Amino acid sequence: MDSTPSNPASLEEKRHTLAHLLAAAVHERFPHAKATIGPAIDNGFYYDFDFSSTDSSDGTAGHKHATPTEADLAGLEETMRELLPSWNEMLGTEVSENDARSRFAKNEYKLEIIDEVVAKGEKLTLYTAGDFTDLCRGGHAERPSKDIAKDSFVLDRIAGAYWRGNENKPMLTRIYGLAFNTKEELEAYQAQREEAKKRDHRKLGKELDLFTFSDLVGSGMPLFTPRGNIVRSSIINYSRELNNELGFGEVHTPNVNKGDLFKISGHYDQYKEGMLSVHSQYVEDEMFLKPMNCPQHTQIYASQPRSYRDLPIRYSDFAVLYRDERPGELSGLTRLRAFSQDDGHIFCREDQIEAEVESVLAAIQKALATYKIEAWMRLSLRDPQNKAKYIGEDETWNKAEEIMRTLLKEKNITFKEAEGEAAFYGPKIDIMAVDALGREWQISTVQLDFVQPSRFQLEYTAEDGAKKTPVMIHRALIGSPDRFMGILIEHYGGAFPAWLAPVQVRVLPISDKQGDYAQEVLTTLRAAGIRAEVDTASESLGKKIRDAKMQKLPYLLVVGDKEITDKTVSVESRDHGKLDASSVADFVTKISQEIKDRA
RNA sequence: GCCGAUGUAGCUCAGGGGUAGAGCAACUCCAUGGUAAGGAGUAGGUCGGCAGUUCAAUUCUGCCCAUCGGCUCCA
Repeated sequence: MDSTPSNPASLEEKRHTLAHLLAAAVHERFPHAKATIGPAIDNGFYYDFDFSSTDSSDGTAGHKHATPTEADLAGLEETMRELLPSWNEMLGTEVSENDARSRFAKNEYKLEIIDEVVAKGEKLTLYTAGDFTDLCRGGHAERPSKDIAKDSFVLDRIAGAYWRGNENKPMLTRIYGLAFNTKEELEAYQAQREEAKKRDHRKLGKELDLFTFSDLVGSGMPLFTPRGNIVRSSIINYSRELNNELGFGEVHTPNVNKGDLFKISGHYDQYKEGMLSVHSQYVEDEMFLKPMNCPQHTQIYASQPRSYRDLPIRYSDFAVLYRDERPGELSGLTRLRAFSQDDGHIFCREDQIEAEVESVLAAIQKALATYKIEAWMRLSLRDPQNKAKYIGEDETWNKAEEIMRTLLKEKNITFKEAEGEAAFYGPKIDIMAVDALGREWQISTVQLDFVQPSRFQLEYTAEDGAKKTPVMIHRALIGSPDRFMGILIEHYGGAFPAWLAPVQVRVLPISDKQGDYAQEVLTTLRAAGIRAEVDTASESLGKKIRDAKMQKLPYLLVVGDKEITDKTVSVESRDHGKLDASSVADFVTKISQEIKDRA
């Protein structure tokens, strides 16, 4: 232990210390709780407890509930604040295995940790502050009462979590806390979270009438309204345009497929649980709603003999896919049972991989720039400790991973490597988008696959007449249009740029008297292909403005007697405020350009 | 799927063993208005579903369904 406790504690050390403080508070109020693990996380800390124990010898708890609920958080927080002043020093002492075991004899979780520490040949240390001692490897604020401001943390929520993150192990109770250096930083974080809540796509999807769900249709099956479908299909059409530039040919394939297709591709073995089966009264084979497009695309490739001259062959597909996600995993548009992808597969020769991946990455960059979304790249590799999760030979994998890594390096693209994130058939370059609030989402992906082409016995005739196996590149530009729409709603806070906006212009007559002129303007706008509507309500202009602002419409055209006389419209821009009056024709020219530019 | 919470009018919510209430939205009327809510009135609900307890259940209990916060998973 460092004997000069003059170093200010880092935020991570404070958070870790607060996890201990939480455990101490829990022990006071719920003496039967078994503490397990409590680390610092990027907005605070958590600690996992097992409250299921019934062998609590002392009945001092006086608590009716064996397990705390949200209602207990305030009390626990209070206890933490009461204890904090007495935590003047947090000291570690090394102990023997036997000492450690006897101290935690009733806590099988700590015993398991002791086993691991011992197995690794590391030292066992106990840390004590106030009256509370925990098994821990260290990394705390050394003077908690001085280092930690009592108003810089708050208990946040309570949730279930599996011991060791393994769903076959016991479910523990996790208590999350938020913690920052100061009260101000904590409040700033909470305010930012409030802002995120306002932008929640599930909330905005309802308010802006973009999509809905129905118990009768089923969970995870989104119903897009006319407004929402404009956003969705605008996303798809843009991806389609980018695909065309890349030389893709769009295909159309059925939703129901024989199980054999997925047995050969390997998906049946890997994901049978995640596939929805369909039964036919005539066809005996087990059939499935397709969870992805790649196996079908192999069959289009295989429908003709292919020459090396034909390659690359590129197929794109926007089909709806179905995956039997577990109910607890569904969430708005970001996790669905029925969703599409802006999917594409490239069949090419090995010497074409680099150029193909490069052009796909360029298209992704272009799309991200259009959507004004920042992103970083992740090279997703196989987990070398768990090769059974993947199909294909070591040699193939090493080759594929090295091709991707070299390509990224040669293009001077910065990336992070992530083991265990690969697809079961090959490594991926995943594009991680960062939205307006700094949250990360995995969207696009480029995957190298040497496995499926050979399993489907795909081939082409090489220059020398020999039969060779093509390489398959799986790729998406923005991933899933449905999911991406959810991300975009939050990214823009519902204020879509004109090209994506369900309604681009609303005409607001000041009173009923200008109704005819408003209709005239509407007709002109619609003839120019602009998505426009008129607010015909018998309400004040103030009310109409308010309604339009709440709908976050890009442009409002106010028309009164003055505009009728001058043959103009008064333009109110969502992003630039009140603009000068202009002729309808001039406005049409301006907004049409903006839409065309996807500005 | 697991742990926990929630489900009341189109939306946001209040209420509570004796068949329900507000604001906004909707509809009607008045007002005809110049950049974020003009006024008045009307209508609207088997209180998520199915059972059970009870003289009586929207309220209590159980089981389902859905949603939310996490965990796990994500081809």
